[in-house]
Amino acid sequence: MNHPLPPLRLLTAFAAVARAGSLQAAAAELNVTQPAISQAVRQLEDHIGLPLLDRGRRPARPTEAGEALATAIHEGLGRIAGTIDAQRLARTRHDATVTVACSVGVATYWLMPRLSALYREQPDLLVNVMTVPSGAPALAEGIDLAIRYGHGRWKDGHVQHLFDEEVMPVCAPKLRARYDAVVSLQSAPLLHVRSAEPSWLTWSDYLLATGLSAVRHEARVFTNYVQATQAAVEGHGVMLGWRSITGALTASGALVTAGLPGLAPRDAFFLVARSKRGGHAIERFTRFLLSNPAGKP
Amino acid sequence: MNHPLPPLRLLTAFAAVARAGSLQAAAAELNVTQPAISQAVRQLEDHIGLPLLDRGRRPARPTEAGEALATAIHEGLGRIAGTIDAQRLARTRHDATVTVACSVGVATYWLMPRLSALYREQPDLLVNVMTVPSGAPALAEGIDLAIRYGHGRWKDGHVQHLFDEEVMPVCAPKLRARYDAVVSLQSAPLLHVRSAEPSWLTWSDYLLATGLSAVRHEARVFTNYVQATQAAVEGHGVMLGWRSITGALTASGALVTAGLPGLAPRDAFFLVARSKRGGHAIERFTRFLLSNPAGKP
DNA sequence: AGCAAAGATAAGCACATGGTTATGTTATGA
DNA sequence: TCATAACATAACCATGTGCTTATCTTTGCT
Repeated sequence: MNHPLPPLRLLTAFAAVARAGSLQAAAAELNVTQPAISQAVRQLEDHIGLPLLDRGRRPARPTEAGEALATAIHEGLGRIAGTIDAQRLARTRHDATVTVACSVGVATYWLMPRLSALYREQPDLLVNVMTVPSGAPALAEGIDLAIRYGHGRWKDGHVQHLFDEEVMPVCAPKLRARYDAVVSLQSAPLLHVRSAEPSWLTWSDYLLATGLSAVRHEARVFTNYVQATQAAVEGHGVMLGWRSITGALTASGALVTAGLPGLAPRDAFFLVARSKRGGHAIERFTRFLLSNPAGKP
Repeated sequence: MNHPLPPLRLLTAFAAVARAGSLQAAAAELNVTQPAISQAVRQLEDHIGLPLLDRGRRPARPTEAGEALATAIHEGLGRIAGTIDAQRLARTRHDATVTVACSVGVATYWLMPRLSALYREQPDLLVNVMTVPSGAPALAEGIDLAIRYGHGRWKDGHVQHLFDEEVMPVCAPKLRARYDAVVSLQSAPLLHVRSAEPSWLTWSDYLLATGLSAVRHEARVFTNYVQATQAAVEGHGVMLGWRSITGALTASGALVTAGLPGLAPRDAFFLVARSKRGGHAIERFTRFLLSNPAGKP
């Protein structure tokens, strides 16, 4: 650009003349009087040093240079306006999206059922669920919220209590029917889940805490809670059921309590946000989860 | 465009920040203080409702939306500025071009030799020569000037006298050498030029006006003065030479006067322009022709 | 020639703009 | 932690802008 560009008002006024076909029509279109347009076009011509209108004709029509400039204005300003609109749209899209990280088990048995209800209530929200092996996912780049199981004393964000956990033995109804209400840990197979989480309750922890005893035979070990749950549902054995995960299954009858005592761990589930006040969608999603933490989805 | 575009100043200020890499550098580039740029970018963000700079980094860098907008500004405003520059250049080119209409004879023998001199003097001028059969070409579309032969009382433009005409018999030197200084019209072949122009002098006109007599034999008739002139140069006969056309040839010796009286017609050559004041190139070309109408080129 | 539509020009006025200076705030690197 | 560079904010002021109304000029048609 060798010379300063003329003011935008002059450019758009001239483009309106070219498009509308006369100065009067352009003035009407822009809601000003005819002299305003006449002077604007004159100022533009003086600014760039080229005749843009052939005023010997009535209505006045653009010169060849005027035609070329009107086209360039339309395309050039359209490019800018189009980009602004596109970025506004992208931001609107982005504002309605929440990315939440949690474990596979929480995602499968706790969060997904609740998402169904959320989408019925607020269909414009969009929740990306990022599952991680850990029960305490980090607030990594691109993660808006994390659902964590643990002590709750994290410093990397705003922590809100979601719900306490309860652990108790569960199994398939047909397996319990073979024991007359209380399943015997002496004879029934136990389903183990191996986890790297230090807060994870194992069968050993449970037996120690309750004083019960069991015989280690036919033990099945899973590295994934979903698979262990599936084996329990199919009647392969008794597993330690966490209410957050198996709650829905016991509510539907796919699993039943084994008639044995439960444990309430000190650890609980928390919702961790990057800061106390996030985007609009994040606040709406947080509000939904906190108003409906446990129980039926 | 759904919303009014932001002022150009805000757009160019932001584009300068994106390009220069910091607000300080952009301010220096635009010769203003840093707060002016800071406020301009803020106003732009408020105007379009999008964050354009990530101010958490130092120096501040454009957001994704900011990058897209900076690119669009560069391309969109570049499109407009490029068109303005191109049209300015085209006009400059157009301003340096003159289209002049004249007869083939005038073009060949009078104008072209003068154009050589003009281009040596003013090499930036460009003269388009449009030849027509008529000695009084019209000021048609795209014609800036017309060189006409006639009475000069035309109403369709600004008429300026170029030079008077003189008509006298001319022939090749070797033909005149056969007659001892005065060529006899009784025996020498006459070269006729047929023209639709009423002001055109024929051999009949000449004989009547001078009282001389001739014998009509070996008459050669041409519809083109250039061909007749060529025949004369080759010694085929005597022709009525118009100074405007044959002047250069007699000066160079290719043709000589036949030793007979000349005639000065009332008609003359005029330069006709569309209006008294034309473009810059037209005025320069007109000035050149009027300062050097006759004689050697 | 007369008339109406279209455009040009001049002058006036409310208000907006586009900086500036002074100062406060924040990120970054040692 | 401290110093510095980079950016933000507030207030002020000169001037420019963007219209408007009134009136004149020019084109095009009957």
